[in-house]
Amino acid sequence: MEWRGLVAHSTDADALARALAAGPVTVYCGFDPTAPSLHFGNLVQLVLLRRLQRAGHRVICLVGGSTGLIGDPRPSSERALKTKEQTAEWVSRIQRQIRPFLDFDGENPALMVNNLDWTGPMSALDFLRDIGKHFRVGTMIKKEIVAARLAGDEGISYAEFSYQILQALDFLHLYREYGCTLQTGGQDQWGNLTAGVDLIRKADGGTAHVLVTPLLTDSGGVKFGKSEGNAVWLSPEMTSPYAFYQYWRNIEDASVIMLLKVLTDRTQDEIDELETDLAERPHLRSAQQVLARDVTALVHGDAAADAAIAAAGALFGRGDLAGTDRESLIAALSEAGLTRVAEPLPDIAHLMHAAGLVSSLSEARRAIAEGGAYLNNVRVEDAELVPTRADLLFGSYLLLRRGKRTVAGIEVTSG
RNA sequence: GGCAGGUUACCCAAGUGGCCAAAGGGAGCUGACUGUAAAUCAGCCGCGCAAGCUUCGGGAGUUCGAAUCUCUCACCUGCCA
Repeated sequence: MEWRGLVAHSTDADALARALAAGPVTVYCGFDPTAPSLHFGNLVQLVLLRRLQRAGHRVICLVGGSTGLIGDPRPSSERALKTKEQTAEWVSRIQRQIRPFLDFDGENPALMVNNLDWTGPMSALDFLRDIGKHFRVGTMIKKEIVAARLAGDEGISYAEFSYQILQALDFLHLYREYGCTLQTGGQDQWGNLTAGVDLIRKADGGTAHVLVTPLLTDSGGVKFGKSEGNAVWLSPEMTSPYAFYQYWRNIEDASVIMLLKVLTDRTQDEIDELETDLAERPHLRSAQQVLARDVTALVHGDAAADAAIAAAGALFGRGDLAGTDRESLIAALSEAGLTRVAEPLPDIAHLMHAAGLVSSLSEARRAIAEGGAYLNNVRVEDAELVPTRADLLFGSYLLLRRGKRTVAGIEVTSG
């Protein structure tokens, strides 16, 4: 795991390594429902849990029905509270999303828990007496994230300040209930995770461990998982498998090997080979292709990955769409995102807007003026150009592209 | 509860009555160069074809005219109680 770069820090590395080697350990990782879908950062955790489960350890996934109601303090600003209904809805969505990554049946089934089950019934007084009493404010305000917020203009609410206690309480509960002695998370969670270790020691005199994964950033130090300013979501409704595949396919050379190690099951030999290939034949982008294929298959399944690859093959490179057969073209366009538009057709600017390639007509016209708009792989220079019947591929399809790689399909329906 | 300071576009941040759709930086988008990479250079970066319209925490005012002045509400920060 260290070779893969999955370990940034851990508490007492030697003791943890001994424990992991000695036999099955019960490990947990929490996912807070701050959005309707998991994203890149969660993917790293899921992959880690998957590896641990395969190594024979017992895995618990916690979806934070209660912690999600409070919100983990962010460095920038206080979170807006979500309603209980919304949070509950997101909890169930996220639980469904996690399931395929782990084995919940089998001989060593993973467990799915929700911390609302044990924090919900707890009274504020019990919370303060049984849990709060173990926490020193001096320690709490020294946590990096809290200190940063206190130092900034924004300050921090009591609710978010207490988040670390809630999370520590989860660890204690799982320690008592399931003998859970390891919690994993992203590096930015270090403070929250160690709060749990401290609580277990103080409350029960127990020993537990924490293992955090590094924050993955590109060569410019920017966190991965953003595409055109939007997060790369694991939900196919929020980031299509095609867009997902393309995101990985476009990873810069400097990061692709690191991501292969972290996210895929490729062996060291395979990755070494890809690294050599990347150095010698960079234009082939074989490392990126392997990464994109593996990660897309992991998240969306083999079929979706194959479809995304086929779509990419049809839409890129050759440029001559006539050479593509009807079935592949339709599949590729569907994969890229197909929008139905009824005749009579509007001009190209409206079409781009309808297809979601631009967020406004102004932006569409701008893109066209900049020379960044293409119809059927031919650059468009006139925003008012209206496609004619002759432009329709196979009688009813149009391929729109913005820039080099953002494509969308239009299906023209009569009437 | 009192006093002081703050709230500007995705983020940071100028702007203290007209020349402000609002400086600068970052992010982002497009083009060139490439390898669907990085770096670099150039352009763009509220909405609208345009006339123009809507923005500077919310609301109400003053003024020919407000991001800029007044009142008020909300939130943040600091000091005092």
